[in-house]
Amino acid sequence: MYYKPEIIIRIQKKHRRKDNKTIDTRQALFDAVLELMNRDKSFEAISLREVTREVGINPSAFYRHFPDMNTLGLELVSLSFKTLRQLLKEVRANPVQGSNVIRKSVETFVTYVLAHPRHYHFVIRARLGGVATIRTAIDSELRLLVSELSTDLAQQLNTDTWSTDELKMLAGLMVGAMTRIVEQLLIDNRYHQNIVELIDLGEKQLRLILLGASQWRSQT
Amino acid sequence: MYYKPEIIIRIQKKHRRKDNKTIDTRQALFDAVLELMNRDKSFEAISLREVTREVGINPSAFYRHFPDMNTLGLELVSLSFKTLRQLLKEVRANPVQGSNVIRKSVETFVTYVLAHPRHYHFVIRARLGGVATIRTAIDSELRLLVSELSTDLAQQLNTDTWSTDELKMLAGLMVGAMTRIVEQLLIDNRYHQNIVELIDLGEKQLRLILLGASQWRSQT
DNA sequence: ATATAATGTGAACACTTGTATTATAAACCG
DNA sequence: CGGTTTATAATACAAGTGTTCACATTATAT
Repeated sequence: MYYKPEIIIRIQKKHRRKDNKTIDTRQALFDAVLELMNRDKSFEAISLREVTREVGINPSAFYRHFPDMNTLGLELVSLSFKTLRQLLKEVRANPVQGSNVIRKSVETFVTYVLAHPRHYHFVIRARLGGVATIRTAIDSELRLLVSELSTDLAQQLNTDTWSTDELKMLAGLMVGAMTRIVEQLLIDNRYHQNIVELIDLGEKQLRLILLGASQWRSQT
Repeated sequence: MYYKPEIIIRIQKKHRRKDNKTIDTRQALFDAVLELMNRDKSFEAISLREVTREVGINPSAFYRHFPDMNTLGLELVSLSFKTLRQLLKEVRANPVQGSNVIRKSVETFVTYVLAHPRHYHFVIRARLGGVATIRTAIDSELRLLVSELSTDLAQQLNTDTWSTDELKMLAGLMVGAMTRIVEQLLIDNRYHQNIVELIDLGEKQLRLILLGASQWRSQT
């Protein structure tokens, strides 16, 4: 009898693409979906065949990597948030110093989003899209983000005047404002809002929110 | 030669639905799309045939009312915003009086949204959906809303400390917060957030924003 | 009552879709 | 090397799609 390892190491096939670069097919499938969404398709409207066509493989080969489009989408969600979580980790490790903290934070955030535009484009679009499982996955990731941010805020604010619910309320407001900025940054930027203007906008909104927070008094 | 009237009065056919209520087919098509979106489909993923099936007419009959799904969607956008615009008109005519202005405003807004849930469900979903024309239509409606709100705010705030851009920034923050509330109200309300909690949340967020606004000083 | 315009039907078209089966080719391991 | 696993291809099928066309029905107005 042979020893059967519990952990199966997934060996990934290489596949040759149009541009002659070899790439993991699995990764290529992710990229294809992101690319198709970037061409103005909602995730739900992307067919399995379209994806494989984009990658350049046979439709049936798709099933070697994912049972269906839905699970691909779910993996794409956790993949996208993994990178964001890492950014926040780094920021927490090296807190922004000096004056203009808000400005600098918004700047690093925006440049980060612009470094991974497809992932955030996907998240923002799928957040309210037609596939319930993906929607809820994104939603719980965002809720996690709000929770983390509210514990961070708890250390900065007076816990006498701030209940945990109110901290979440504040964090939600901040995350919401930043989400808006990302939306304007990545979708239909036809109003010629340049990046600097958007950073300006985000900075001012955050500043106003934090100004309100500094004056906050809990009213039953 | 006959007199050709410039204004063509559209005579609408009655159509019998499952529930035996007669209804304009055109209206029935709108309703069918809203209903299908309510069953967790993004607009882009709804087929013309599905819609006609829902209404109970032949697919080809669709073309008697709309040239394609896209224009139906665009009409649905202006239809949805027409009702919202009316609410705001009424509010402006009869401003909320007395104490707790913010609370009352949020309450009337929420009850209003709950009175037309399908329309706002559609708007919120299609805002970031896959069809570019619809997306931009919704976006410009929202921008109009922000502009209107910022002129309203201009009358309440000191114009020395508030530039028009900053007024829009503030209005955008408020509209954004309310949009969030509607999203949580109409989509996947699986966290059992009841309506009162959501009104509470919205009220606090608006209060915090306005608190910040009252302290605002423009920083170049 | 009858002509006219507005709405609806039914069948057909050329495509696209997801998935299953069977076969081929490539990578891996002993 | 040879054998086994894994990835991909080829082909097929039933079901669904948008759109068109010729025709039938219904409503309205003269």
